[in-house]
Amino acid sequence: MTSVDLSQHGSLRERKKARTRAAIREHALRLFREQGYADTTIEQIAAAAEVSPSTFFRYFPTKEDVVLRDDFDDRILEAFDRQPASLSPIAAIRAALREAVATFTPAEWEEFHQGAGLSVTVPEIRARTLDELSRTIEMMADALARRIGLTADDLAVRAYVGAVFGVMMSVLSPDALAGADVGEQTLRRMDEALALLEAGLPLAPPRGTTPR
Amino acid sequence: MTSVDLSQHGSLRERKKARTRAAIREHALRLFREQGYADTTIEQIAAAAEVSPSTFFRYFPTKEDVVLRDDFDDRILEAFDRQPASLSPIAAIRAALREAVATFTPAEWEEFHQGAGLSVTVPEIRARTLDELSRTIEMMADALARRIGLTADDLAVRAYVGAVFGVMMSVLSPDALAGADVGEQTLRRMDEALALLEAGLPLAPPRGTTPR
DNA sequence: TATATTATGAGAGTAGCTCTCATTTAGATG
DNA sequence: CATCTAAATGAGAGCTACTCTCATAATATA
Repeated sequence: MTSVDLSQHGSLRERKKARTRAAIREHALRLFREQGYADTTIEQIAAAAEVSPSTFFRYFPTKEDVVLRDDFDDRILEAFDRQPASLSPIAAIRAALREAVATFTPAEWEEFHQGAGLSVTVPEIRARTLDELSRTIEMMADALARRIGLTADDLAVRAYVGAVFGVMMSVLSPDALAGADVGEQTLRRMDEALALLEAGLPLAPPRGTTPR
Repeated sequence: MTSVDLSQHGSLRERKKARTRAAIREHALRLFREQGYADTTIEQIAAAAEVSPSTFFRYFPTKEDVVLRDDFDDRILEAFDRQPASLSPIAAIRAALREAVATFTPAEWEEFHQGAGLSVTVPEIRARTLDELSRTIEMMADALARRIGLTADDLAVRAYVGAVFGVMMSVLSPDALAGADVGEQTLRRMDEALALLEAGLPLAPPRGTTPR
């Protein structure tokens, strides 16, 4: 009670927990890759990570959650808040994306890579990913509203942020990614797509026919 | 084999199936409303609809699917294809949405109403709804590409459709809808948000100018 | 009426997920 | 160092969504 709170980072307990969590995730992703998501049971994952099934659920509430990148959104939002006010919102978001990605360690990048593949492939995970995305939109709406001095429930703000994420998602849609290679190229295309949004989504119609 | 195919609509079998399907859905929605989604079991639904649990799964692959409006997307896409080429893509989408909604019978509307509530309230259903939406957008990308003479994998097309998707999605987020009347209001806000997108996503509307 | 088709029900089995309780392990205290 | 406390784990029981198989009943066709 009177003791110093060691539990934050350096303590043995915390380090062990982190290692266990990482182990579960790594083995899970490996098994998913090797035998598919549906054909991999929690029991197998637990066995591979040398924990009990009970422990699996203590670290991840559902099987899907093993795949979901938890902290990526936070990093983007932080980076977004750091951008100078002189940038347009979309420019700030593009910069934030770049910065957030730059903080990835190779291991994290690999994880992200695999996760993105599953987010496109496995229906349940895709659905969850979208749901998470919706939460991120919510937070980004807050950040944007703060930035430009409107309220977060303003429809214009919501629509704006929604469009940004929709554009980002459009690059990730299943048809766009035939090969499993969700990597740098995807991010580049994401950036391009955001540039298009900033330019007002020109559709470049066939010559002569200008829609509207 | 040589006989006329009666199985389409008028046959006794088909009528019975339609009635059973409707009964299951109605009782399910009622029970969800009365005791909540999670606290309602398939067994209860089956019992209420006077079928066996096996039969439930023959009509609906998962519990979530009872809530999902299945044919709504098709109606939207059909309506979209019917729109005159003179309309801008977003205008066409908005018109298609309106037309599709207009084809609702009162019973369907009531169903949609309840479903919309659950789509916002229950996480699993919300996730599935977004996933369905994403599928719709994929098909919309095809339709749009056809409409303006580009290919569906064109980045501009994808970004455009993605923005539409994101904007619609932003309206569906839980925080945006505290109140009860999810049905009409949601659609109205969705339409407003699309109008904003069409106007280039103005973030600070000129004073006095309330967008639509 | 006889026969082929299709819908249904019963029941067994799998796996995700929750909860409880006993056991172990790390950290704090004397 | 011994002890006490609190947290982490494991074991196991239980619920429910979902799948599969097979027998039976209902409907269509001849």
